[in-house]
Amino acid sequence: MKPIYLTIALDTPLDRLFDYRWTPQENEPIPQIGQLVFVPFGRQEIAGMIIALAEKTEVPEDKIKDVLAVRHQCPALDQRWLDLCRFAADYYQRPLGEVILPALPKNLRAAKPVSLDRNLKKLQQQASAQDSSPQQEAELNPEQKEALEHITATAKFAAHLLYGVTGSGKTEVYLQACARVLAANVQAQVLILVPEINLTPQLAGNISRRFAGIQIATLHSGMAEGERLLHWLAAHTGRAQIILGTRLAILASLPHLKMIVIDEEHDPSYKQQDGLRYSARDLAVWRARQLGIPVVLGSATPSLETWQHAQAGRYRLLPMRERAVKDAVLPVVKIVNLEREKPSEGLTQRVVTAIRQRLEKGEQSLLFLNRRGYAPVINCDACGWISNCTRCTAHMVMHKLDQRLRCHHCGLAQRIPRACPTCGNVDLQPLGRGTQRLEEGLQKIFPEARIFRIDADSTRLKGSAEAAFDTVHRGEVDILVGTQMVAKGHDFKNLTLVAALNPDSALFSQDFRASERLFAQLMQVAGRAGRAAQKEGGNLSEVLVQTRYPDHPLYHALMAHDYDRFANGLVEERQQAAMPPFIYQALLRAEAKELAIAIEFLQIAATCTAHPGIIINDPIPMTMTRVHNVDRAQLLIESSSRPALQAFLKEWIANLRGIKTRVKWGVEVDPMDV
DNA sequence: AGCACGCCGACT
DNA sequence: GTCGGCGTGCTC
Repeated sequence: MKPIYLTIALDTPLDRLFDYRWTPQENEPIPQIGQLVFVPFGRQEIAGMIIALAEKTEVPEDKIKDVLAVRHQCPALDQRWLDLCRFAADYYQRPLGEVILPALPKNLRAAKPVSLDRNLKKLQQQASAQDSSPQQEAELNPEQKEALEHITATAKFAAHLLYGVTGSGKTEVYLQACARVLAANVQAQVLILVPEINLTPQLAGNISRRFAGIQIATLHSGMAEGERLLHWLAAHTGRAQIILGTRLAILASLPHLKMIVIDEEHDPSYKQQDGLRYSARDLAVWRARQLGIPVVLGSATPSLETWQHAQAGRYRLLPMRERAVKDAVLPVVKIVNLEREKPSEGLTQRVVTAIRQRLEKGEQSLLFLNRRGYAPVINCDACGWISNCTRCTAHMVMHKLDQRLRCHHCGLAQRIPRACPTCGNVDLQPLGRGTQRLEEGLQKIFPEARIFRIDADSTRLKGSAEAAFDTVHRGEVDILVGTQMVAKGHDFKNLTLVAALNPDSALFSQDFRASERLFAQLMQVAGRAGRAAQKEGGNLSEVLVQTRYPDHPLYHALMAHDYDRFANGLVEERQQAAMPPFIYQALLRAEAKELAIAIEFLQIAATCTAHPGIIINDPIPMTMTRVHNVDRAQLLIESSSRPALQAFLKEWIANLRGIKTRVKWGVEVDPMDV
């Protein structure tokens, strides 16, 4: 019988599709676009996706190979999903196959379909959803009601910014909107994106309790491969109607998707930082527009991009200014001037006093210090030696428990030297303060208090972060010390004091987004206090910020709980300085053994072509030039026109591919840290 | 990116 | 004598 030629996308950096031959067999159905296949490629055998079918091919007969197998068991991916991948591939300047195949569970791409068959069977056996006992919905306040009405007013595309602080009841609005969408269409699917699933177990719990009769799938990177395939198939076949996931869930197959919710839309973890460097938030908005469905973005501190869209009327601003939790009030934010009050053990007298007041009432305090380890660096007073990493442009951090110096960038670890390696001086000093040293200092000041530290080091040692948070919830902790890990998700009911000990470094950072992030982080950590109503005779919820810059506008806005003004100020600054969101950016990054080689490559790239409307800046070494013995440099490309930038990049990258070089390079569109 | 082929240095 | 270093060439 006459063969059919299948155009296949493969996971390879070669930016083209590959034709394969498929000869009709008895009983085998004709392959379809969107089906998964297994093919020989070079000397390997790999998975691919059918993009097109044809009766002939341009490829010479001696080169073409036969498809090994078509995975008929797995229903074809639909055209909408393929279009989403196509858009992402074009927008982020990647080959189509490098978007499509990594978006599928690994076990689906395996050489043998055993896991696929097993999980399809498991899915069949799962009892179909029943027991739709209607769960009690919370009473909404007027703002919540209004937001809910707007979100569910139309089934067409609309982007909503649900703008409210911690405790304003955003979750309840998401859930009720979700319930309405599911009630309107028996097949409807809703996608809920969260920054990190492990840090928001409360939301997962809420959802499964509320939607007892609905099948829920979760998708995140921490899942075992088998489990991931099962949940992915549940979404792909339409059985799961609520899909809760992290950024990678935006690329899931969701044939009946009717609404998308993005919680904490400003969160940096929505940006993938390697491979396909996509923004899950941006793709979510695109996907909603493609499908003509609503998308809800929730945040107390929206990203400036989203804020600007709302100001311009492209997104609908749904403010939630009240706290929905009965009698809860916003915590009072106070600034502690470090120029006037000298700290001891990193703590000013005011913070010490505030902690003591909590201890007396049996309440909890949270000290936020975004720096793990004992001290960020050690030095020698005699000769000026400091503990630099030999592989990175970074200090080695002192860890006291195991008496080691550690590089937080490449993982290099060594014993703390007894004496200075250059001059032999035995008196090496720790400089600065990390969470371990803070914990030690606190123990001296409050010998009776139960002090507990939560950071990447403590949770690695003791197993899960979840267990650590439970200890705090059970009230077995008086003073909690933590890095940004403690800022997310968890509400501590008995916590009435939050102190940020040293947030200033972000104020004058090279990174223009640092202050935006700092505000979000402080706001989020402040939200851990005062979630519950004030107790009889208890302390008022209070947030203390130690700073050397008490008059900085960021802190003033924080005190006034006025993100509006702060964001509007930033927007104005960005507009005047022609920075995002008023300009579109892309980055060409280069890595080499030596900085000069990377820079040289970027210089060649910069002189490759001239283009109107495109600003090509000078190549510069990255702030942290060397990581793990690799030197890195970058070249910033800017344009006020997104289409112009897109067109330029496409042509430019095609030319760059022709340059013969040992440099490892790649392009990032809409970079978050420049 | 993988993977194999290919031609030169220090090891049992 | 071989194991293995990474240069370069190809993938329907």
